[in-house]
Amino acid sequence: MDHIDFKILKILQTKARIPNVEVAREIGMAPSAVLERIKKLEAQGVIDGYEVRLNPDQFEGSLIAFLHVTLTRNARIKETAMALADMASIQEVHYIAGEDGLMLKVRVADTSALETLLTTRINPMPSVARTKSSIVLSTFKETAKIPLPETYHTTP
Amino acid sequence: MDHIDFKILKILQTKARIPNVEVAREIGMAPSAVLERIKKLEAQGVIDGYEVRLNPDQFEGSLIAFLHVTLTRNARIKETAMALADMASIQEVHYIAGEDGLMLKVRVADTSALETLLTTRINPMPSVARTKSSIVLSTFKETAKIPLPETYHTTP
DNA sequence: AATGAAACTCGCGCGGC
DNA sequence: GCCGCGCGAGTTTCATT
Repeated sequence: MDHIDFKILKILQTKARIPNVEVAREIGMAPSAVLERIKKLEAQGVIDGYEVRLNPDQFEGSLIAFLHVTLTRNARIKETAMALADMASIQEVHYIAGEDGLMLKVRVADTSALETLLTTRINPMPSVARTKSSIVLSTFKETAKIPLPETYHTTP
Repeated sequence: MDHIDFKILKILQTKARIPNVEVAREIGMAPSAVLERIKKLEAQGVIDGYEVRLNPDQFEGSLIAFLHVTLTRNARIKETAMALADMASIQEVHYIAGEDGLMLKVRVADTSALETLLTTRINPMPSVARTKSSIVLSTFKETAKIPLPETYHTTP
């Protein structure tokens, strides 16, 4: 992976659906060479897939909340985390250092949908001791972009 | 926006870079009709763009942390949030209800990079009273997918 | 709004450098 | 590893219903 690969990834990170030839034009290479690199990045698992970015406030998912889930002393962490991961309105499940807890990011229609999620699905779980909700009033930035370095020095 | 649009969005949400004809095949319509709908969704702002999903542990961004930033009594919230949003390693900036605080999601190389970010950039800000870091040990789920309803009833 | 056909553009494999 | 060429496949426009 060299600095040309990073150029390609930077382009794809903002507009992933543009044709291959346009990527090639932007970095000044032949389309076939660019295609070769992209295929390689996909095979290596550097590129995990392509997603459409939807505008959240056009859907029933305008309320974001972060939930701090405290687990019981003898909780089965992995099972609990995976059960939570199966729920569509839970976008993120992270295990947090030092607090025996999970951090969840959820996206629901409104506070009543959040209440339903908490009381009927999360709180009843045996491994869940308690939850603390932080409700988002406004979002200033929300991206999954991974910052890529300007220059990349090859490590052989 | 009808149920056909939702079908299209569901397909694009998992694999955005597939050819148009394949989308058309999957929902049983002519390619030109699908294209027309996609263009319309883009124009309406329902589709915000297309992104590549990169594998984080192949980059210098394998450490995720959630930072709870407590603001000072007379803080300029918007200015502070926007200044934080400008930093590449900060992926999310949310204003949280009830605690005069911001919730940040950051993605950095390691704990020392996090330390640098905190001590040189975040903590010195005049509106920042204190920060509390929650470091992620493992991630079970991390997606930006917005759950779409199976059936959609047109609201005229 | 969906369709089918036509014109155009791109994806992608191959041979050569 | 990059380029150029070529054919099959996909994209896009447009007249038609």
